[in-house]
Amino acid sequence: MSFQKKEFQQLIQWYQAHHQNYPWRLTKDPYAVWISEIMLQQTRIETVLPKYERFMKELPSIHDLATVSEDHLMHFWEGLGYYSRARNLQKAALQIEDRHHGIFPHQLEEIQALTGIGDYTAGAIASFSFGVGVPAIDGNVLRVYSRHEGLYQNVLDPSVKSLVKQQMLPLYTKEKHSDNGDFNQAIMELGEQICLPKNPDCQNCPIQKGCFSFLHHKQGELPIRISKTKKKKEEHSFLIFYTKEAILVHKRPVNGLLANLYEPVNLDFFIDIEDFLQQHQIPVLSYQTLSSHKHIFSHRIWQIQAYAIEVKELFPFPEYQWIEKKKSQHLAFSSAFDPYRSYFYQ
DNA sequence: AACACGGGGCG
DNA sequence: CGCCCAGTGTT
Repeated sequence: MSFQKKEFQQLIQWYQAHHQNYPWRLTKDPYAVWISEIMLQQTRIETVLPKYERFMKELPSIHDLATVSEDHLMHFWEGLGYYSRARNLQKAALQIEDRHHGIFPHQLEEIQALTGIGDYTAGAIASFSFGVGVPAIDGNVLRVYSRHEGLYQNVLDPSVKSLVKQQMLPLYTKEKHSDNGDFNQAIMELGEQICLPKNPDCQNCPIQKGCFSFLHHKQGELPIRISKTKKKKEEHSFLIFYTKEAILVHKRPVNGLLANLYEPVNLDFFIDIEDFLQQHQIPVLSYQTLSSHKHIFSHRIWQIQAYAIEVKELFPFPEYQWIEKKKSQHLAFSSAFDPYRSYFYQ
């Protein structure tokens, strides 16, 4: 399956007949396109609409943006979130005045060199405003493209996004042409109106005939999005209490993380060791703060601060038991405790 | 490569 | 209420 020039034209025709007339689509003015594209990053159209109208009324030109006070700028951005976007806008407006005599640059490389404009936004402005033949790949495009092509690769992987960009490039006309911009608008609009994340409206899709997912009923399988399981960080304190002969351990519950494994005192927060020893009236002989470690699970990270505490006698500690050091060598511990095993039976 | 940035929608 | 969304800059 591959995207053809025919589909390029079909999508443009569909777009011209069906697209929404958002205010930023009534002009090719790069300033207007720029402001709208920055606002639309991670922000819904309905949220952007009123904010865009006010922003353009208050700051209708690059020079107005370059010279507005920080307070006013932030006020005009209120409610949009990601406030560094507004600060980057002003920074870029000043760059346009410095580098380009206040005229929005026409070249892709110059556009992307402006602060706050990355790969997607540069492609959007260059194609919408100047007809440059370059993709503008956002989440919509990746969904439409991967479904149409049957691309069974993780679209969240930057290298896959780069691959899609390379594969799309030949579709565009080399010369500047409004079709290039219209196609980019069209593929995104298709993602918003037809090729929805759930229940795509394939019956009304202008490019269903060449679509892998439509033909093979695989709309539910694509796009593939394997998010880097963002591991939750947890603070843990290991307290290795020991005498010459014994250490204090307990057996973890039969269910859950590291079920049935043994461990020294393991608290799910960081402690102040001095306070802890005093408050629990531990019969301390001496103690040592050990080097901290990270233990990485599939779904979480323990940030571990460990202490080795030699005590005078076998004091009671709820849920924990004293065992002979030589016996501890035959118990199963998680590898989270490996860096500290030597203290178990030294 | 991992993380921060913010508001809103969704289950 | 916690989870998810998804470009860009920073480290």
